[in-house]
Amino acid sequence: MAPRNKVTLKKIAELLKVTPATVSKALHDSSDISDAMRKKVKKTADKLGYRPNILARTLIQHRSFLLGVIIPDLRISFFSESSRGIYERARKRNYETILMVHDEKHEIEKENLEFLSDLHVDGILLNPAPGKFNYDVYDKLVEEGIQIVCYDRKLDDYNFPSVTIDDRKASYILTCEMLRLRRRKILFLGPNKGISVARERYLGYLDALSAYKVALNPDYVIPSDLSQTHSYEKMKSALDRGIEPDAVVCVGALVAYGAGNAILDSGLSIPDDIILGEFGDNDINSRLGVPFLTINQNPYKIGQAAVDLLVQNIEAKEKVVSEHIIIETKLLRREYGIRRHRSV
Amino acid sequence: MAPRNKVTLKKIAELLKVTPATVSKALHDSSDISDAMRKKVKKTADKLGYRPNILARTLIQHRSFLLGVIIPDLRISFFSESSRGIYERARKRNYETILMVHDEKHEIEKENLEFLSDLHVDGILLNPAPGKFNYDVYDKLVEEGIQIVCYDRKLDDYNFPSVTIDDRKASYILTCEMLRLRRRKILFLGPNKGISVARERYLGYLDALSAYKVALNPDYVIPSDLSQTHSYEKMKSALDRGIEPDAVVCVGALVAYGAGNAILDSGLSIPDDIILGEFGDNDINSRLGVPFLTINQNPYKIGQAAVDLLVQNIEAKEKVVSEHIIIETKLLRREYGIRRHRSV
DNA sequence: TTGTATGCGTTATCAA
DNA sequence: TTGATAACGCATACAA
Repeated sequence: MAPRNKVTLKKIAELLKVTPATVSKALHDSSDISDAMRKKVKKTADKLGYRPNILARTLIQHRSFLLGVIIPDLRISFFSESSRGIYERARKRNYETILMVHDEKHEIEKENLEFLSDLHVDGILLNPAPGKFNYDVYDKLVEEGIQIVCYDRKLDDYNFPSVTIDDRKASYILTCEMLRLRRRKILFLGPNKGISVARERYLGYLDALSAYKVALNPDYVIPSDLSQTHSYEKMKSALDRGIEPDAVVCVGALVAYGAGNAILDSGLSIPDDIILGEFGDNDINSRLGVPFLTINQNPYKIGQAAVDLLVQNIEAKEKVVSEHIIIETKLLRREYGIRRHRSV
Repeated sequence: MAPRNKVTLKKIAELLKVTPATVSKALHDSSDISDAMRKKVKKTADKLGYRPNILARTLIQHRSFLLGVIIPDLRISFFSESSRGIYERARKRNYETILMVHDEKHEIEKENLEFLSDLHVDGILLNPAPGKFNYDVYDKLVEEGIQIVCYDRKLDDYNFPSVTIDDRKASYILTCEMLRLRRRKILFLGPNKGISVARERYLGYLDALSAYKVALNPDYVIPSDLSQTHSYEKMKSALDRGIEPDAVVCVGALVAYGAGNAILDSGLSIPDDIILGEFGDNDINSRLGVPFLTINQNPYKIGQAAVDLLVQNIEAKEKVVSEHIIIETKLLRREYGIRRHRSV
């Protein structure tokens, strides 16, 4: 393939009748270059629209100023919003971000991780897929010196720095609100083990039940994966076999969509027959739909904090900070009792 | 920063007591290498988990096997779905994809484009932001030899190959369906000039009106940008000042969400009072919400076709194919009259 | 204050 | 069939 027609240090150097080294130093404000030279170089670099070749720079500096971001799904509004926070904060700190989606599949997560390693990113903001499949890859990344920060989801067996909410507490608050609204047949839908958030949310659910002295009904704990279709099927079949909850705690956003669809398709109403609660998908409020109880996770803030933590670790000279930041949440009842959806 | 601890050609070479050149050739099945050598090299490369350094390879080959994908917004399901098609197809053809989001802002689109150029991607799948702001950047990319293919949206003044739907026809069909359902006060919400899709959809709207001999009411053409908030405000204020449509054609997915919210917040019902129609956001069907008329755009297929076209152009030895592929659409009325949303 | 030399990990062109 | 050498674009230690 033909070489890209780009301005290089060499071209600038030829133009100014100096060496590439001089140009490089001038552009980096190196102390041992004359002011006159510096200005002259910068001016022509500007004029020619010079942009340093990331590839070459990374090759020699072992430093790319690239951050990888791995998320499960684009359709979860938490991730679109946190991605924005990440992008903006990273740019401010002179990093570019590269977004990858694993679709809850560990094979794809592995591809993503390897690609980011191939690209020599300086760090990765990670939302792992469920399961303990990629430990060998994580180990390799650590060995390569790529910093990893988890956000939203954590990895059980690694002590990577993280930015999350207090899932157990949030789930407790959410379930308590349902109980306060006099619901007693509260169903828990989604994974309740494996992935950290799910486990924590399940514990919070149990906490709330026992706080209100409601006995746990095992029939009301319905495992499903994090996909919309699977959650739909699980919810639908539960309703079909006569399980009649008056509230549902959904572990994930797509779970909530699946459950909601199933409930409505069964001719039941939300929130009169069943109250739906979930974590962090603000779109369920801002988009069309039925009333929801939602835990607001501050995705934008989480994204920013995650970048700060990651960059801090990347740029740390000495030892690495392994902090676990908890972002405050808020229970929202937006749109409750405001909207009216007429029967068709 | 410390060098990454990675297996390189050199290390493999040292281990096998040959030169890096030999290893390189063996791994590339070069004709002038012995079978024995080839096998030996490949075996140890495998064992050590060797992965070629993309940066170094790109630097010398002027070829990265990277594709950039630029989209407006993650929350539009069309893009999450087409992105999946793009990713999968690209991988099959041995390319990696890098996703960038411009959020309908041309400044960010510019940053995205420049970053992709810096990374030396071989080609870009582009969904431009509205406006004619980045022509200088497009020119630069073309000059650098980076192939560009547009999908969904096209660029007016460039003849980049493209994969789109027939927006005018789709809009015609959508509007006709509203007319067939005996609606006559049909509002057009969104941009109707500037961006190509918007213009085409406006024309289709006009086509339908005149096919049904309905006079255009200028009050029913309400310009807004593509954001949810702006569309909400425009729709709300129209309703507040007494404009009473019985159907709304929304140019974009976020426009539809904004309009829908405004309508519901005004105490009106969908679809009894107002039918809502839009293009391509399948999530509005698959998620919770009110009934919608939707043009299905086959996002997955569009993504795949776009990759094929782009890669074809990248790998073309001779001259470049500038094709404009039209993907078929289908009008959907999913969920119509099925769901019941009780009043609260 | 500037220039020279070297290397990052590849590949490509020669020579052996 | 394999090895030596140069080059991609940049940065840095060292010499001038």
